[in-house]
Amino acid sequence: MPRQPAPPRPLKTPGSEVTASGASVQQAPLDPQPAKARRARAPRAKPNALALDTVDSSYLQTLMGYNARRAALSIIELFLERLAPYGLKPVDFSVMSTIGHNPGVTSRQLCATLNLLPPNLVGLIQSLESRGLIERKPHPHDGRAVGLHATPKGQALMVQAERTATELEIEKTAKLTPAQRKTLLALLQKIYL
Amino acid sequence: MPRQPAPPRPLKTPGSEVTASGASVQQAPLDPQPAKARRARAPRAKPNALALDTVDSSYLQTLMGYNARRAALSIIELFLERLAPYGLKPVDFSVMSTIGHNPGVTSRQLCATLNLLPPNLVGLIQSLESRGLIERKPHPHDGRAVGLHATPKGQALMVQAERTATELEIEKTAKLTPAQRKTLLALLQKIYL
DNA sequence: TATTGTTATACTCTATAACTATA
DNA sequence: TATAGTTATAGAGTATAACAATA
Repeated sequence: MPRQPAPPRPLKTPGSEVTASGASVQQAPLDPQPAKARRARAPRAKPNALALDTVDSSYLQTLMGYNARRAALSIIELFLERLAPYGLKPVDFSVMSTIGHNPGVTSRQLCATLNLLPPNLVGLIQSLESRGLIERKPHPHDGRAVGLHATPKGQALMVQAERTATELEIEKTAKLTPAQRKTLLALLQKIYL
Repeated sequence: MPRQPAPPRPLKTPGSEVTASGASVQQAPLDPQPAKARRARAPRAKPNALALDTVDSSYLQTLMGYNARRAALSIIELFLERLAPYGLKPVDFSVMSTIGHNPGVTSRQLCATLNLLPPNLVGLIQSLESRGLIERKPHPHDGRAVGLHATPKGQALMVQAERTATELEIEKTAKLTPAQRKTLLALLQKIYL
């Protein structure tokens, strides 16, 4: 989440000329704006004569990794601001939320679910515990494991935090219709799940 | 891109029950699989009785930031492997690609376009230059600025690197139809552009 | 005065190896 | 032997402040 000094973004807004054809399900309209003078997208463009004012990043914009990362960072930037009052960063939030919705979950399960590494979770858990947001209870079946539970204080915090997160996300995706938002979530999950 | 020791991922594949309605454009089908017994998505679910085996992350899956980040990391993980032979990490790749497509682009422009901070670009540029992949030439109009150009060696490298990146991306998005892929790119850009 | 590029530096995030205690 | 949790630590990534040269 790099906060820039104050750089004007010369990124051009593409006319998002996107169609699709398929089988069984209806879809969301992708171009609410009246299709503005659509510049031909260069599939293998020849370089800019000389990059004097505008910068062409049309190739990078064809890459899912690039677009997903840029979108994620854009959202996370606002997330950090809005969730700072709760003392929660994205990973803290994910961990607290998962514990809240899965009482007794173990560190091992958290790592697998959220794709974290065990050593990096240790300090995080200790911090949440020392803040009184979670409790560690012995695991019923496995003597090695420890069950994690949100305290009433932690639960109350997360009700607010999740509400804030959801609101912020709706703001950040304001250019999307609810249908498009739903579509986007489902398509992203097809990549990483 | 956290590489796990070898954890079985208890993440459940959602039935991606996604519909959409809208106005002017056709869309891609979101559910190629024969709609499998669809579990009710909990909008504000009550916690798992006890997280013994499976972990419920349905709330996080409603967050764009979470999904975008997970998808991005999933792609970047493979990106790192496949682009390692070229000595390029994601940011190096973005910078080289942008220079290649925009001869004479300045550091300042790169920062604005790729959302990087100037101090972090310095070492990166120096590294690319010392590898003989780019050249720095005086800017025609501005004595302070330096124009960046890809050398023939750098150009040749990037032809291969971009081909590799595009291939890897198609692999990672194999569960998506071309139409869905196009849709996804356009929707992501609506968030960060 | 404002901007480009740079240095130095601090802070955070992520990754690896190795240990312990339980199974 | 394998796994859950932990420790210590290294490395990469990202951030801020301040400076010189040019506009």
